[in-house]
Amino acid sequence: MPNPLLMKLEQFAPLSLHEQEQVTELTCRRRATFPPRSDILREGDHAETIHIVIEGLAARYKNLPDGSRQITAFLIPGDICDLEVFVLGEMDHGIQAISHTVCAVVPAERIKELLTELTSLTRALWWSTMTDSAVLRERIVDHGRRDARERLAHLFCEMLTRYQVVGQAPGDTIPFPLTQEELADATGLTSVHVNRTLRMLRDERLVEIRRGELHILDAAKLKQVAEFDPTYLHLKNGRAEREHAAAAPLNA
Amino acid sequence: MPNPLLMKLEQFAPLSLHEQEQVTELTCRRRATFPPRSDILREGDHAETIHIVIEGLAARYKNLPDGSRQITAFLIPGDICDLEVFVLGEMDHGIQAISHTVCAVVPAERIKELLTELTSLTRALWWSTMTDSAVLRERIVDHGRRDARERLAHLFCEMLTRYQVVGQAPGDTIPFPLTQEELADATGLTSVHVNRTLRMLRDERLVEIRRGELHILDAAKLKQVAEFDPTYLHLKNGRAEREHAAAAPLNA
DNA sequence: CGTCGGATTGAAGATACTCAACATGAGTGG
DNA sequence: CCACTCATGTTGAGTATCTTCAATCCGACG
Repeated sequence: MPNPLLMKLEQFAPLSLHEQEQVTELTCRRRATFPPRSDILREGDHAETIHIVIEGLAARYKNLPDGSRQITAFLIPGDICDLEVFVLGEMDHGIQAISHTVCAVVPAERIKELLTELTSLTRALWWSTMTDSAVLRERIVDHGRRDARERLAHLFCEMLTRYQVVGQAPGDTIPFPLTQEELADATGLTSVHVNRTLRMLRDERLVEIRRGELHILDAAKLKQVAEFDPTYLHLKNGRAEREHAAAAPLNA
Repeated sequence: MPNPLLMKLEQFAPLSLHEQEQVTELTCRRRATFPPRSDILREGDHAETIHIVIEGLAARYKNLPDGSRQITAFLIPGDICDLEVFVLGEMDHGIQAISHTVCAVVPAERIKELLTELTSLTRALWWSTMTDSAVLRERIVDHGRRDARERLAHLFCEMLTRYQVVGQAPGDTIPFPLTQEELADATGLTSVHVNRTLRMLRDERLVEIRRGELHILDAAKLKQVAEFDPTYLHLKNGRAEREHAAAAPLNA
């Protein structure tokens, strides 16, 4: 059986014989098997290992409060499950085996070796791309399992938080130069439907868009409508996190 | 005006004074401004610089053949536009300024310095996470701008290609142990609608699911239905790419 | 042979779309 | 300063896709 991770990585660039051995060693040392429908990783896990799918099929997924769920990605042989926990701290989603699945388990030390190679700056850039991915996954959940009102509310909450991170959200007001057409392109709706939904949110006194700015009138209520949980943004030290703690009764 | 990239990165971990200077230097050397609705980067670009949003708002987007488009992410101050081109080769999507936008432009040499720091293996891992992001973006397009039939067809095409990369798609047949319920969770539909749509595809003799396997009966036609363009998977050396070139008249 | 999860089908209803008209408001030129 | 224009926003009516709920079927497995 050829090594699927090796085959995959060689799509990118041919590896030297030494590197090939490195990969093989990485994936053959320790294995774990998971029966169908069992959890490989749960939301909140902060494992000291990483898992690479060798055989079988697994799915990344997020559960929603209403019981529905959204699968954001399928993991086939060669795919890495949880590279991000080493950078982001904890899993913001779960991974489940779909069929009988065999994973290579790479111990903490090996990963830490790789990470110490990196400078703080490279590591920070890596963190940045990984949070970007988390945002993309959340957008998939938006499109797959939330209706127009929730979707817009969620987008607004996310933008507010992100602007808070860079210190540009005074008084829960953020720059918002988007046309409704563009907002529709972002949310996967039509501009007509965005218009009607925006009107609902305005009538509820939740938000208001005026002169290129989005005024969030009732952040706590909006977060409730959106079922907004900022965990996926992986904030650690920032002002945004403190403001969430203060404003959102959801997290209590 | 505080440096937004600095503020963002410090969400991850406090940076030393030296690193702070490094970031500042990176973002202040060269700037470019973009008027509203102008392109910052176009699909297909393979720039020798990277762009970081300093002021304004920009959007990542993909255009579809039918003229619709899907915005996959908004870029606010501190966000990096195109870190991936250095690893993936070329942009698989465009970036447009929404408002008047100022970007820091970091020259090629600085990035190459960062990259040479990395071993081939770390670089390959980075490539892997970046293609994963590209797949997530494509899933957003699926959910936002394709109907059930196109969405399923597109997922099937993607899975086929990914299995080909790791050499596990003999005769256009791939493992497919998913229930329709799980397929629904992945596509953002209900299992009932997945069932009906699957029936359509079966009646058209495009695909067939039997005993945990997906048989793709007419790959060329399926790719046409899905408007499948494998560019976003960033294949370079692989068998999958050769098979695409042979099978898909779309690419001719 | 019975049971149970998953697949399939039908019918009714909701969310979101299309098409089309009309309003508003900023900017332009007479 | 007003009329005109053009892009954007707003609203209505009819329609389509997709959902919900419910019944039935099928096949694997004890």
